Amino acid sequence: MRKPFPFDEFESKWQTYWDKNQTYRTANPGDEGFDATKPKYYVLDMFPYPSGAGLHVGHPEGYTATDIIARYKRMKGFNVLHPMGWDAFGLPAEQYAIKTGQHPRITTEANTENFKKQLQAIGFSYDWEREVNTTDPDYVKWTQWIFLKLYNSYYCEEAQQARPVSELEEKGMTSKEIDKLRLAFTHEAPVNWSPDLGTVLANEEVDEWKAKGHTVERRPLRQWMLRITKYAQRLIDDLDDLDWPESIKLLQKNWIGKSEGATVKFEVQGSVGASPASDAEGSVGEIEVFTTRPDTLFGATYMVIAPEHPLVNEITTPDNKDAVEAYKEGCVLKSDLERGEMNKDKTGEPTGAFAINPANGERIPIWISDYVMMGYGTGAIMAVPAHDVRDFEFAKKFNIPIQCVVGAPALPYTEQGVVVNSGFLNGLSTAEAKAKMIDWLEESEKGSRQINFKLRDWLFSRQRYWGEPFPLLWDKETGEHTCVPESDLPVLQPEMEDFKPTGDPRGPLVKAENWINYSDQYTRETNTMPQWAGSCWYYLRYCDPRNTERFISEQAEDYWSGDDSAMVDLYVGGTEHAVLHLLYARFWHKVLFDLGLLSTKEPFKKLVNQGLILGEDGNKMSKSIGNVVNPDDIIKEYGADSLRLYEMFMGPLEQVKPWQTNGVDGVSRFLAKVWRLASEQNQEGEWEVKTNFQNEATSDKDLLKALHQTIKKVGEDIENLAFNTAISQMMVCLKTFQDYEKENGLPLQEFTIFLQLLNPFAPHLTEELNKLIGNDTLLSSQDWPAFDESKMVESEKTIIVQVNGKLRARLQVPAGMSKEDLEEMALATNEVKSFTDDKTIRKVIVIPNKLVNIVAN
RNA sequence: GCCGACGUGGUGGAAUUGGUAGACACAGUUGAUUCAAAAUCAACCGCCUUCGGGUGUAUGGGUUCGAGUCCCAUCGUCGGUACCA
Repeated sequence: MRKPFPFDEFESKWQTYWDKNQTYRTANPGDEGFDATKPKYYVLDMFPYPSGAGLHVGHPEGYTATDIIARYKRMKGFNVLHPMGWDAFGLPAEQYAIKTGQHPRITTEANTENFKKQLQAIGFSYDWEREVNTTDPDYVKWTQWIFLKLYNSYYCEEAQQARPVSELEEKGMTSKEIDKLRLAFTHEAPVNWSPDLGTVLANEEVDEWKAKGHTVERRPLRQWMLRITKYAQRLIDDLDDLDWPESIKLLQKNWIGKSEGATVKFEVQGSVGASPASDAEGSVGEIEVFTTRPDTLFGATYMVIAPEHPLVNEITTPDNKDAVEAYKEGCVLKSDLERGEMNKDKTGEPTGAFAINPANGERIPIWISDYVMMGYGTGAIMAVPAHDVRDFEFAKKFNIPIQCVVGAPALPYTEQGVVVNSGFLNGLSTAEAKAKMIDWLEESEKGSRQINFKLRDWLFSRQRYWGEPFPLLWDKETGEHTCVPESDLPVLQPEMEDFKPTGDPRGPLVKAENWINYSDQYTRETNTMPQWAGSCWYYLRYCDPRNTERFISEQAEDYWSGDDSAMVDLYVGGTEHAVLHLLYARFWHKVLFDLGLLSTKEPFKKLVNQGLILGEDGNKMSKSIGNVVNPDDIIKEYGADSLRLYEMFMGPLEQVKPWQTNGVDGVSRFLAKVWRLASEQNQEGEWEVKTNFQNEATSDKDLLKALHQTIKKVGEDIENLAFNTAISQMMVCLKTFQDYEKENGLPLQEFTIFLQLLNPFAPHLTEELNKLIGNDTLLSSQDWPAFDESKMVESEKTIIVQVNGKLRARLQVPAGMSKEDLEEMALATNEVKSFTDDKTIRKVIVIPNKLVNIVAN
């Protein structure tokens, strides 16, 4: 098939040229060619996991956007950091290894190479010298080094920041005490264990793997955790300064889930152990609950504790014991998902024990039910059925009294209101009553103000082969853990041939006996880190990727941080990372900031989420539906520039939109027209440079107006990431060039400017044309053109004439005509006369240079 | 359920602070060129119409000289979340 323009000849040529000449090399402070007077700009893509499937057309969407920004910012005089790398640890390579025996490193290398080749074929201006790969030993070394920073730090409550645990040693704390405070700590708790994956999963990952058909069950295991909860408040507060979509900020806030309220202590009445509750007198202990509605305490008519609550056995009376035990067992079998689905029908059992409502002294029953979770708050609640939907359902089902304490039209009523039936709170508003009740609780030592977060500590260990091993050791004698010396880093996985899960919750590394046995005294930790570890700090490594002494040099850190409170100026990627990756990376960044290793408190200043690209059928692209579009095919047929242009022309970057391959025809035609302005085919079908060039600057007002409007619009649109409208403006401008060229030949100076504007979008074609028309400097090394407002001034304006808001006529008038003249002219038109002659003119609104609206009736 | 985003031609989408709705494209129709086709070029292209105009941005109200844009209600689509007390 004949190409509309010979992209197949020049695209790979330019890619080779850029590569050989390191055209897009970014200089660090101290490097040759570093210019300290240039401001820095750091524009980052979310690096991909190099899967075996290769790229689909969704990948280049964000990448093209950032590439345009990077190229534009270079032209605007910035020293631009625009890197790419590979998030290459991950389960698919390991599972492939289990199936085929091929080492994950081999699979990963092949996939990475393929991804890189595909990306390079699109002509992105990455500085490939800065490429990082999370599986490289040099990279693993620093991931582990940062982990050790977490391990060797604790959260100082007074300073509200991380500090080295050495401070605690100096204070004389024992190692056991210190271990309880470390930011990386072990914890034995029910976790999500997947027998067929042979690993533990984070809560957030469970659904994803279940959807892929794997089983996940609850099982108590000792795991490594990271103390992200200490940062909950800062992770919320520091969102304020970030230039992120409000919806993403909200997503993170909801995930962290801050609730303000109070804890309340309820005295438990009855017996501990054997004797029935009715026999006992007085208090036998207390149960603490968390509530966001202390104002409704007078309405608490029963209590519920989670089935896993440690006090369940103690307080249950003999009469109820069998039923409670049976209920508890049922809960263990139910997965979280099933528990969630049951929420239409509440279940539970009375324990037979009673508690005393501290507000009114009433004796209320204590129930167990799985609608109360052990993992949140205290694992126990005061139930106020009148003002909580769940408590209401439960009380209805089990015929528990419902006491209304907020003036309400109907129950359950969960809104704010005026307090009733509540003793000293009566007549107060909800907010006032909350405050007064908390004061009362604190004075009478029956509770206190309390803030709770939904966020849990981060389950950080995995039982996998293909991940960073923890650089930790266990003392065979004492059973205590310690870290390997820094000189041991990186701690790499042992070479293994059998990757199958063993069923041993310590993971596949237990099979490498020599490796585990570190010394006579120590044995190695066999857990590995989750895939998030590498992606938590890769943006830091790009700043100084080959440093063997430090994870990032102070000088590079200082330079690429700039003067801002966040390091990366623009971060573009998919919404699927709105919560996890972005929260984890922020957490690590803050720890490193606290320890004085970074000068910014946040990693990503501006965040943009590109919208998903759907298949042509409007469904999400997937192999099973068979609607995946491969960019290689598009490049082959239309060229890389057309692919880039179409990716951006489809619509707003942040919007979800379907791919339409024949839409590529439109942008391809546009590029072909640009090409044919300077080039034509001879009899043999070969392309030849035209000869009708106009060397001197043109004075054609229409052409100059179109050009300068385009300079302005394209620049503004790139700044706003509105690439689709920038392209349409260039399409409009091209038409002016075409008309002018027919009459006068191609105006080289103005055409060069046009190529300059198009260059960030279509770098191959524009560089080739620039060379063809005789320019010998690269467009990519030129300054972004400036526009001249005076060239854009319109001498004539089209004035809209409306009668009662409806368009009736247009007037061509000189710009700047006075209101009075416009009104007079408008009233004089035949159209206005015919629509007003049977009416009275009430009012005339005149907006100079725009419109006249005549109000008549 | 709750939270959030969004509803504009056959399709993707344009439309500064409220001021010509449908830019720019795709698809379609007609014509030119061609032996023919592709490619290219030109014209048309929301709906209705008695060709004056009427109507139209999910639906129904409202504010305004004027609403796709602002306000209220309803419906729908998508995303997040799921007993978080």
